[in-house]
Amino acid sequence: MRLSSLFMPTLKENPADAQVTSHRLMLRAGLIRQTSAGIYIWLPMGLRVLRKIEQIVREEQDRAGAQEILMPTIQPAELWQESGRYEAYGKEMLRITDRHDREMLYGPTNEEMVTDLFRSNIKSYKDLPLMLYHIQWKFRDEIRPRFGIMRGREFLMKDNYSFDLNEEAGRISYNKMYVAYLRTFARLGLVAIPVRADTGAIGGDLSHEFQILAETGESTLYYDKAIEDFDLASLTGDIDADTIEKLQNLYAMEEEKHDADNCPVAPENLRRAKGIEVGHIFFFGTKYSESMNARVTGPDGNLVPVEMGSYGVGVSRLVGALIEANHDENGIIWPEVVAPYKVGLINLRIKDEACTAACGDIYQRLTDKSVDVLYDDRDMGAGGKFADMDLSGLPWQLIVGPRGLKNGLVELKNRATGDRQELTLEDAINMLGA
RNA sequence: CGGGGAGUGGCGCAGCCUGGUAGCGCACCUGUUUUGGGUACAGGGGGUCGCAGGUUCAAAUCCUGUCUCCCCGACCA
Repeated sequence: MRLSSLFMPTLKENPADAQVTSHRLMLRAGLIRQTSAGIYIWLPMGLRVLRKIEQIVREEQDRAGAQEILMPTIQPAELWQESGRYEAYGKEMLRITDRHDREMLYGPTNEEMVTDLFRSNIKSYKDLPLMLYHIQWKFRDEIRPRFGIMRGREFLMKDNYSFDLNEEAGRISYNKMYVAYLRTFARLGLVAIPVRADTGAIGGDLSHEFQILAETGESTLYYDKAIEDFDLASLTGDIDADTIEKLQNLYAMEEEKHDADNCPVAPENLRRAKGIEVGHIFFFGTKYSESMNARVTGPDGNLVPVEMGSYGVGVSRLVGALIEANHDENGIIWPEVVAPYKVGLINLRIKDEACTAACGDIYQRLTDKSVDVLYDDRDMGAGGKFADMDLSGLPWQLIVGPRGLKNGLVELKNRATGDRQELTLEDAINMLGA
């Protein structure tokens, strides 16, 4: 992509409304624009990141055996009246009526709908276990949306639902998702601490939140430092049952539930940190299958309500969380796996024929190698280009100017470390194309 | 919802107290200049001051109402 034609409106100054780092940088780097409180437009650069995160989440869901579907954003009220949550959900649910005065709602989550889908299509234990997920926009009319995309009212969530014959099988599904989440966050290069959680409005008895450690986190956690030995940011391999059990047995609690006097962890082994909740998994048994009559015939010929769990990842929130975890005073520092482009090619002097020819050549050859390149071909000063490129956070900057080119050299800068090296044009292309 | 703050060109702000129909920086356009970390100069386009009502000869400025946005708190992916 050529930057001269990319819709990437950057801001030199901080928007007054944006107080939090990720929000500020997302606006300044041209990732999003706000339309109302907690509701945003995703611009090309932001959308590319969102899609990449979505894809990693998807791959790990598929890998765990879940199947992707796509349920609608608009749901009929009847399903929620049946489960009893239509009243219980309160003002957080956006209620709407269609032209026939039928009560509808913009889905804040999909337990009811997926349970309805299940009960009308699955009748036998032979079709279990089953995990269905989708990645869809949700709307929750939060009392106070804030922190930009981190607590929007409209947000993109991956939600998965498991159906099993009995509790034992249900817990196996739960642990599959537990592992899928560890892998997902590790692939994103994030340390996500699994914290034992309450089940809240969703109900049930087993639940974990995944909290990314970041100074700007909304919640405070206490956890056993032994959790760090698991190297959560690298835990992408196969994870055995033993490891899961060890990890789940280690202490990790939110501040509200942490009791300093009765904490099983010795003070010197206890860590305190701020976290951003990016995932939440629940096993809630038959709460919905009973109220909504989702039963299957078991091996003994008797009807039993299915055991269910639900598992959410805040996909759009992860964009903000990743920035909170990866930035400096100059801007965003994207991990390569989610970066909107891998390389920012900076042409320092567009009016210099040799320079522009060299850049055109590099751009073409990298593109041929399927490397995502953002080519800054704008006719403007070097300072602005450097500043914009640092702000955008692309992992690699390939700087091409007349000065180096005279000796056949270009400069490669690593955004994260700031390391620069002078390379021949060929070496640079080979290195980035590898 | 309770508490606090703010709405003036795309962004950041001044003007409001002491009414006289709008200004600065950045961005944008044209030209020249400059060119390895936001170059400099000149010229130019763009807003009727969140909205509604009121007071007045006259309202961005005063009064009333209303909407929106941001921050702190209870809730959440």
